[in-house]
Amino acid sequence: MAFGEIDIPFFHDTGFVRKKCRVSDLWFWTRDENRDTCGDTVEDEYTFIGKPLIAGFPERGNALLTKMRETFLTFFEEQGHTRIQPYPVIARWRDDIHLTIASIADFQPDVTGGVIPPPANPLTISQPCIRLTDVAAVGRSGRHLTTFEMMAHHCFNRPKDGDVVYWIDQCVRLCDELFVKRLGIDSSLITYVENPWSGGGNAGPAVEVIVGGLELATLVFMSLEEDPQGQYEIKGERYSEMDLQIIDTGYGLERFCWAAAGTPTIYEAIYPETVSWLRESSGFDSRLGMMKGIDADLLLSELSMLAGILNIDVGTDVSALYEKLVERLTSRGVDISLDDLKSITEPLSAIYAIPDHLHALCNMLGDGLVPSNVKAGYLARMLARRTLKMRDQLGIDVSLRELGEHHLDVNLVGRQFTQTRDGILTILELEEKRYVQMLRAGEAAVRTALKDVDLGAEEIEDDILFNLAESRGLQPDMVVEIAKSAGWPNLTVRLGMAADMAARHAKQTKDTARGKKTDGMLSDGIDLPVTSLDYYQDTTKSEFNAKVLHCKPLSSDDVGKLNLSSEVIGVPTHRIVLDRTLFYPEGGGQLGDSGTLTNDKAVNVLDSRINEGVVLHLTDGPLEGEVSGEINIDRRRQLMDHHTSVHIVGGSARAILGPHIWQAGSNKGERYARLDVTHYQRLTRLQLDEIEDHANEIISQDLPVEKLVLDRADADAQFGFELYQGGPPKHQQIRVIRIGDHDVQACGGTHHDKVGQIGDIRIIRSSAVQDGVERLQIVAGETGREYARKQEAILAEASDVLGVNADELPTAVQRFFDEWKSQKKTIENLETEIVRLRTSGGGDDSFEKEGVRYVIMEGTGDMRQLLGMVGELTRDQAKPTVAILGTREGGGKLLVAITESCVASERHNAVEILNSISTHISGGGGGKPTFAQGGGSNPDGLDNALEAAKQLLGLQ
RNA sequence: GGGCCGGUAGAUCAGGUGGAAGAUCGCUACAUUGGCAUUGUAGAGGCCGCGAGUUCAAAUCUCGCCCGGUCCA
Repeated sequence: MAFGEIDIPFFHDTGFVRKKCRVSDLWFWTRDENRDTCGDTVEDEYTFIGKPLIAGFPERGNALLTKMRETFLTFFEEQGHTRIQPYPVIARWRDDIHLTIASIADFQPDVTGGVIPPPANPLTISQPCIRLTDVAAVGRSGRHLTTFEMMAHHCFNRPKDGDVVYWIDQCVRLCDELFVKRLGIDSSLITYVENPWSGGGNAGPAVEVIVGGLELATLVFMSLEEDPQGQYEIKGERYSEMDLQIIDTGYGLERFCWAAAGTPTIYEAIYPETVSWLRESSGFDSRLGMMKGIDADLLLSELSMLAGILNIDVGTDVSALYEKLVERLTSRGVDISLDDLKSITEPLSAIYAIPDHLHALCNMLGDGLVPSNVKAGYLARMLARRTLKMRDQLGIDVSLRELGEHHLDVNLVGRQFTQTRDGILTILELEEKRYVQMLRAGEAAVRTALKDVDLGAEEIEDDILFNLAESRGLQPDMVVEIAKSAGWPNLTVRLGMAADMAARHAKQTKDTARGKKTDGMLSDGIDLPVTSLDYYQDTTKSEFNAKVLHCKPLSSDDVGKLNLSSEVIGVPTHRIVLDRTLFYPEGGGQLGDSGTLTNDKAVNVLDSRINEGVVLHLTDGPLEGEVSGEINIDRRRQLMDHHTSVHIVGGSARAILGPHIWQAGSNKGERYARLDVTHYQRLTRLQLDEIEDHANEIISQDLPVEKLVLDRADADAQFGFELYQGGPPKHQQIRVIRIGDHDVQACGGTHHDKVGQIGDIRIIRSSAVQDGVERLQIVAGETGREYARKQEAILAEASDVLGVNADELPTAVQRFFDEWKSQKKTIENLETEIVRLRTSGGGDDSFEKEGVRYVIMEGTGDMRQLLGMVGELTRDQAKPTVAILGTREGGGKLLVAITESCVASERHNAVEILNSISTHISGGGGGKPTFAQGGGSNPDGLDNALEAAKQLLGLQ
């Protein structure tokens, strides 16, 4: 039997036949001898619209989903499966994906990799998932969703150990029993399509289960893993059998509901209240009713049956699809113009997509996600903006907050979130504010970008559109819309623009992927035993004895790769590996220890690193044999002060600000520590004070710091995903640091045994790392006291300069600043007065020759003043003047100005005059024919320069 | 994590090939009207984000920092 073929007793026992699909060429099993398509092809239209496949589910919306989910889970519980609570939609236990995209994602990579046991075996679950790859098709296709629940039954078999729960045959039997016996689906309508699956480094045979043109489930029999020497080849990759055999199933809860409801689209089955609310409030129904000669019901049902066949991708030009749609509708007796069709489908797709997007958004925010311009937070922002844009297209007067409230009340009743209801709604409100502000700023940006574009233009240059999209977030259609109301009525978006934009992004992504950087580890062929990490036993111990196992000089290239912290003093020349150590190697944001290693001579340990369990001591010299080591205990104590403080502050921030506070990164050095937390707003000093007070309150309670070493599964079960503040776990056993009920997280760092040992905590300031992430700068213990002393010194020095007490510094500075401003103003006024006085009279500096006045003189002020003077002198066109002014300030300056459009400007060129005299002050300059200025470095030559000007102009 | 754009008057934004800091709204005073809206005239209001560099000369060019925006993974 070839790979991917499914031939099981069940099919033969129950009268199935195996056939090849006429359209897709795939093999499938069916009880219907006359069937010649597999069921999921362009020729298989939905058969269940208006004729439900599943009976006994009259409910709609949330009630329908709840009942269907319960039916499924109960069925599999009855078949010996353990029900597992769903995981969050934000996949915090993984670093390769942001969102939970399938039920199996809960168990990757460690359970599926055989590293840790599953929570139950077999198990059943209904896992909320979010997939944004088809976001463009949501609302248009009638079946696409960004959020769905994947119901599943999983089991994990180890055939080599004789531990098998069930495999293909039993899996398909269970599925079929659910469909036929429990849900009452007509058995002749079900097809099982053989279609092997691969992804994420695994593969296996699989069947898709199709009913009535709709794929209701996929059953994957994961049994292969990527292996260059493997015997199986699938889609160009080679695979071999793995020890674990995994049943990975996915049943689309929403699709079951749709099949039970038989509504025109999936959205009416699961979000009926929202769809009718939006239809009503946007005036869609009344507009539809006004269309003459069109049977609205017929149109909508035909539309949904056809829509399932059309594929809409990001960057697809929808217009071509529209023409096809009109063609098909016409052939079915619905006579409609393209414009009329668009005027129905465009608002309709928004009405359908809004509840879907809200569902994804509420789920994401509910899991404590903070919208941002990076990572998963960006996905939330994108969904919020798509929703707002669609709302604006519909022209309904509802805020995003209100939409969210409606969704929580109607479609998410009874759902438990970690984020509070108020937290979710506050974030939605802020997102709308940001969106509105972006649009407002966008209007000015569009006007500026288009100012050189002809008002009658029909197209905008691609570069302008790309630029606006990438730097301002204004998509081409939005730009055109704004431009239309701003005075460019004929603009349209060029055909194919969307596709080009997508291609451009793809190229940029590819380009950036190419420039990858190396990490700071030295991983060249070290084959040494794992170092005994003695620092965990007693964090206050500072001396130890050990044996040198390895000592190697470092090249300058190696040192460069290390990416040394600014706290490291000196440049390491060697790396030394010992059999045991007290030196804490850099990890978890805590910097490495420093100290000394000694036998007959001593070397300094400048920094410590760890690689595959081997600690590298970076030293300023070589050493062999038995050594005694001593760490810099003062520095270590400070690092522990800071590390334990960071945990405390993290817990306090969560207590004060809310459950969305998540560690986004941290760094603990000797001089300061910083903690990056996710939050949706900039923090005020008042909030920092609150957090600081809360943290110091924890210290005053002198809670114990528990250090536990637990198995992954146990730790997960006991503490949940909050453990992984510092990122997904990398080992089977994890070390958990727990400070009473205040904070618990997985951490490999060194900590005090009691929080009281820290002394106290100061949060110096906060800054924005990126949108949605605030950086808190923390000092604790001795460093905290030093910091306070330094601040006082700065204050003392500053107040000393002004001769006031430190308390009076703010008012004194304010007074000086105000005085400085008003004096500047006074000087300006006086200068104007000087200009007026000096230019009003004739005097020795003025010469008349052939109807032109020449003023050649030295000024006393700076360039500003000269500029004022020449302006005064040359402004009057009735008085043709050539003014040549100089000053000794700043190395000597010269200014030549000539009254515009008169005999003087015809006769002389200011630049030429300037260039011929500026040599006297050793300088240069330039300008316009009527206005030139320059300067030099020889102020004493100013007299000569002015003399030369007189000679040049023949005035002497 | 990578890229792009921006920071100029109280607000919104021009100016950007280096060569005298601008517009609109708002503010103040005066005038107009019985009063207000309106209108007119005059005026105040700028560390051109901060710090270096290049230059005779920087809001403008270069680098670093701070702050904001945005796109992609």
